[in-house]
Amino acid sequence: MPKPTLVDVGREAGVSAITVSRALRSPEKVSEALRRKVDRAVKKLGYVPNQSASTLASNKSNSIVVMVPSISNNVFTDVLGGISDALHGSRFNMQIGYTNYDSLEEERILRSFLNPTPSGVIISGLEQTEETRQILANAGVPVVQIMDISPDPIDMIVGFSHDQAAETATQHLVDAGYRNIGFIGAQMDPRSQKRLAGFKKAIKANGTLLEQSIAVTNKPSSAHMGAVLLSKLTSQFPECDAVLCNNDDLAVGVLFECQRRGIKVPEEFGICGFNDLGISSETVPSITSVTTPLREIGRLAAAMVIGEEEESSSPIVDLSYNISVRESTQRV
Amino acid sequence: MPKPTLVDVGREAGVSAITVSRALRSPEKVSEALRRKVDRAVKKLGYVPNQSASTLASNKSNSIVVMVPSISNNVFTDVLGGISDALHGSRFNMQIGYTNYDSLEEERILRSFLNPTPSGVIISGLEQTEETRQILANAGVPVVQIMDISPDPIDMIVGFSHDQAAETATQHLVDAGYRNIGFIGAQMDPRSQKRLAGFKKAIKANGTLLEQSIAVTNKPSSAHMGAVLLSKLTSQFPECDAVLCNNDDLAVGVLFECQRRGIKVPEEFGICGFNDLGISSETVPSITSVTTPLREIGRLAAAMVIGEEEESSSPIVDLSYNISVRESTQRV
DNA sequence: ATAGTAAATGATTGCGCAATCATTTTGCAA
DNA sequence: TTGCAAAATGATTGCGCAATCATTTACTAT
Repeated sequence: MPKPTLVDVGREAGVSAITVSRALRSPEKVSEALRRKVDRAVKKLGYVPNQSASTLASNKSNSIVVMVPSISNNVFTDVLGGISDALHGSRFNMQIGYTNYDSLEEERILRSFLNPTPSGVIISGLEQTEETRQILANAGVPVVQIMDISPDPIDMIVGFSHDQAAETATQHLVDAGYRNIGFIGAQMDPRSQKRLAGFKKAIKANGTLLEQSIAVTNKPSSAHMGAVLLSKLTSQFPECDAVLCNNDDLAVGVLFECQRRGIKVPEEFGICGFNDLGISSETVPSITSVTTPLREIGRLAAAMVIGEEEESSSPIVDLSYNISVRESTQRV
Repeated sequence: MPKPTLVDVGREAGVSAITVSRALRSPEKVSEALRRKVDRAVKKLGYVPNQSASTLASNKSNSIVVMVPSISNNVFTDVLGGISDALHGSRFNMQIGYTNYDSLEEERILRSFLNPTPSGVIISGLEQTEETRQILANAGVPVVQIMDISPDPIDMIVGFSHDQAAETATQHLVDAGYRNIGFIGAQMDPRSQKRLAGFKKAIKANGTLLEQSIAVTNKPSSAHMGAVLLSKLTSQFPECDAVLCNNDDLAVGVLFECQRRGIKVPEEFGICGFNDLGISSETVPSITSVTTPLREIGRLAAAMVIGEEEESSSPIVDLSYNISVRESTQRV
């Protein structure tokens, strides 16, 4: 038995194929009675729409394009999980593009993903090329930028302020009594740069910013890199007594390196991570971290892009963050 | 300027549209001269095939369907990374289905993904329903089962023996001098069950298997769960002096719990993890783990499914594993 | 040279759906 | 009731490609 088509459903329901199409795609435009008849026929025949035909005829796909820098970064797997949750059960599916932190690559991939026109686009960060912004603005589809926050989104945006989060976290280290605070960062993308900026701002507000208090790399973030960067930091800034890390895996690596060297955390050295990726609450001592709403960003972005959010809600959503204070910054 | 179609390319190259189609899809069936003409025209016009039209006309898509139990598990993100690598630059794209460790759900999703027929299927594990095996066997597309190994695959298989890996790891603990070895496992899917079976086999080969030496749960694996299960294990099996963990995050959690309790690793307690997820080499002490070829499984499965592997190679590929001995099992 | 065959290329058609425009039915005011 | 607008439904067409079958060209053996 071949798969039923709209024509089959129409025959079963006693109406024309195009009417069935309409009943399914814009139920509000047809009569109540028709809707019921069609629904019954669809169920009886087990009709499933052919997406290729639909896409070909309308030049519009049911995909939500999601552009993220990397798959291996836990930050994005959390966000993707949120999107996946929100899309589950809807007629939309997710098409993922990995830009590898390269906005030209991003533009290239996006161009290829924009044909046929997807139903929506979710894209990480604010650093699209001007071309990309143009393309997206003119594509005629909902676009949600995620992760960061800005008063001037392409269309909609959901994220939080990385500067503020880092500033608050740094202030927390100051308040905890640390006096020579360093910054450790890997994968220094623009959001990481903002975290660094927030760090600098908080340090300056409390005294003097030292050049040598910063150790960063563009290589990927990992526990191993945390250890490497701590070594770099302590050699250039020996009096350092606390660090703010760019990401939790760095923080974990820093803790391990401290253990290796016999440096007592938090008494001699304070550690604060970022993103609260799950392990930081388990280490001994547990690590203070900036809890960020990763999954919720994904969930909400997906809801916004498929138009499931309240009409009234703003196109700019700042989900904020939270400092989860743990043992690694609590001198007794 | 509308997107160029096969007709446009044909006009440019001075041949018919269908000939262009053939030149692109089966270049070996056309003359050298034609191939060059068509390539030139394609480049000049910037022709990009319309996948929807292709799929609709042939009822066959360019997708490789990938069925995995979960996205949040690092094990599968590694495998997916390998698949993604191997597919990069090819004409195939990846369509991911999450089964949530449920073979009925798997069957349901697979049915929906099998229309239109994909170019290939990569599916985790051996525990498909009989229905699923039938559907896949009859789909007329390459199917690669991954993760596990079996003499009787649906079509092809690439993985390693979980029983043997666990057996070897357990024997390592025995050889390291531990005498009361326990097993900690979360997310007890069939591969985890096999690891447990391998553990039991090795224990029996060296003495007596004690019921209380096993602490498992069906909940997801995490560092926190490692701590919870260690508590359970030590309360039911106080003389326990080493554990084999199902997965590295459990092992990490076990180490932290030992640190909290002041249990010395490896002197008083040995720990061996599984999958070598990157963090185990960084902890203090570093954790011995079973290094498994996750990324390579993905890479190879993708190559096999798109027919890029040597014709000569076997449809059954056992990639084996390796015990990475670290501090957590080295009593001095 | 010529038949016979294989290789190369072409013409037609339909995949299943939605855009567009056309037609019918319904509701309702006067 | 009639007329008319609005709502509901229908007919036709083409999206871009590949399957199928048809035709032309090139090549080989004798």
